[in-house]
Amino acid sequence: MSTEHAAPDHDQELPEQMRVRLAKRAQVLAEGREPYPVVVERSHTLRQVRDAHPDLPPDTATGDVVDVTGRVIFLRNTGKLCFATLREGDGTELQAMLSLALVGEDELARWKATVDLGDHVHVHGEVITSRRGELSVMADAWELTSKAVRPLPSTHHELSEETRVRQRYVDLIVRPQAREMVRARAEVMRTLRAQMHERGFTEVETPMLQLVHGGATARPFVTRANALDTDLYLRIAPELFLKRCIVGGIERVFEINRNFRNEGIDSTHSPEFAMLETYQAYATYDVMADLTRELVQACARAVFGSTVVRHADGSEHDLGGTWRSVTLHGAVSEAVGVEVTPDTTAEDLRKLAAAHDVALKDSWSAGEIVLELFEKLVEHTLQEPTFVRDYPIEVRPLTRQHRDDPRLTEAWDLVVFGHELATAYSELVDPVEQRRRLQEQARLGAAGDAEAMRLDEDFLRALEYGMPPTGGMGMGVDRLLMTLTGLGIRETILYPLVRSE
RNA sequence: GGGCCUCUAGCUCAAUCGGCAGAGCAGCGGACUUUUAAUCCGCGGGUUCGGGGUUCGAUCCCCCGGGGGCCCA
Repeated sequence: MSTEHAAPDHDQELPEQMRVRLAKRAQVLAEGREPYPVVVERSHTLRQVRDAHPDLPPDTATGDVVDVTGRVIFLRNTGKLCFATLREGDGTELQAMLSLALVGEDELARWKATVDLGDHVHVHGEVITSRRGELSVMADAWELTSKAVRPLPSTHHELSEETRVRQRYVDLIVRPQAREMVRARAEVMRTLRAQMHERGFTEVETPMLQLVHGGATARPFVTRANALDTDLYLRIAPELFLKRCIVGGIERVFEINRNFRNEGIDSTHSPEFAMLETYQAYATYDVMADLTRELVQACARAVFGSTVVRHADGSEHDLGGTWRSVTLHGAVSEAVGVEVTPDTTAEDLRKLAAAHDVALKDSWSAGEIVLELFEKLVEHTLQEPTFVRDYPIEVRPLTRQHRDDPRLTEAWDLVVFGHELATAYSELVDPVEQRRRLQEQARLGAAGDAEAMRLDEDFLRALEYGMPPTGGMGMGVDRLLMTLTGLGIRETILYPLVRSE
């Protein structure tokens, strides 16, 4: 690995600071040392050193001699005494000191001539506190453990959003919140899994490459299987495979994995996003609501130690307790100040829409207008977690009819901070009705409706074997992180899709 | 897909009416044995996103293209 970097004429095009650092790397090699050693002594992590000496008074010598490592994030070199702040992976920082008296003139000069901000170093020495009381390792020996040939950005200014996303590794180096997000995300994933397992759900993995895409209304990505000489779709939802599991007798089943939707990209939508999707036999959408609330609250506790979540803007929000539940028609009624029910005619709804400056398409039915009124007038106002229930059948064409009103469906959307976080249904399990609805959607597809889906005959065959009454729920994991942290989706996804530079 | 804004040193940002392209941090040289965004003295660093045009002269004005953001569909 220790070959020369590149042709000299190429180096001439590099920024000055990289040329300087590359020259330092070359100098290390010329001295017969290794800028990227294989093995590094590390007797203690910085955390361990800190934990072992929590409250030393200033100017103390402990007699403890340690080998520590870390990235140099801060340098203060004076004539005969140098200070460097080291940081390790968990964010713990510890000061290293190099004095002329201990390391000698040559080693001190080599330190000054070699080490830049961003380099990884190893320091061997005694744990002490400085006169100002800073816990430190007073070096009697040091070595480079990895030379950074690219300078770190200024730590006094925020990186631009674009750089943070495109070079997440730099974001992670300089911004503690970026590292906290990675850990919060891991904590949420772990908690979701643990909670589901605790409740007796079985985790499965279903195909991401599919011959027929389905389970949601979204445009898919298309790819090519050479061996089969056929196009395949990246899945837009795992739903139809998870339902097959329910048919097969896996009565509580879930999957946490990636879905792909070939649609818009903005602060709340990513083409590749993580979802928890789950089905439970003999459950209804009410059961799924309780499950969803408990999952979200468990994740809040895992990240914040309480159901009170702290957003990036400093605001705090309690997601605890039970959550509000409203019907779609009730929520719209409240917003327009007039009672709206499934009996309200399209004509009357159009007048209400006009009165509230909501534009409608001429073709829309009463149910579609009610949904539009909700999305334009209500959704963004729902800050507290709210289950919005009982959508008209026209806008949930694949969902079973409501037990009390055949014009509605047993479906809810969970809205928090103005955005949809999860959705659930009492699932349609009648194979005859399911076929009729899917055929209807396919007909719309043939009529040019890109969101309508093709018929999945194998899924219908599965239903024909008999699927028990089932509740189903899907929750966006990225959205959940957004709910907990108040950040945009491009912050919650470690490496979101970006256009090539 | 449409409209508006934006792209300048490694990073974050300035640059008047079209007139020598600057600052802070970072870097380089020097001083400094207790610093904490160290301090002090000195110095270097630019394809102003790319291409074209107007002009004596373009970071600035115009056109085309690219990246990013916001709003709308």
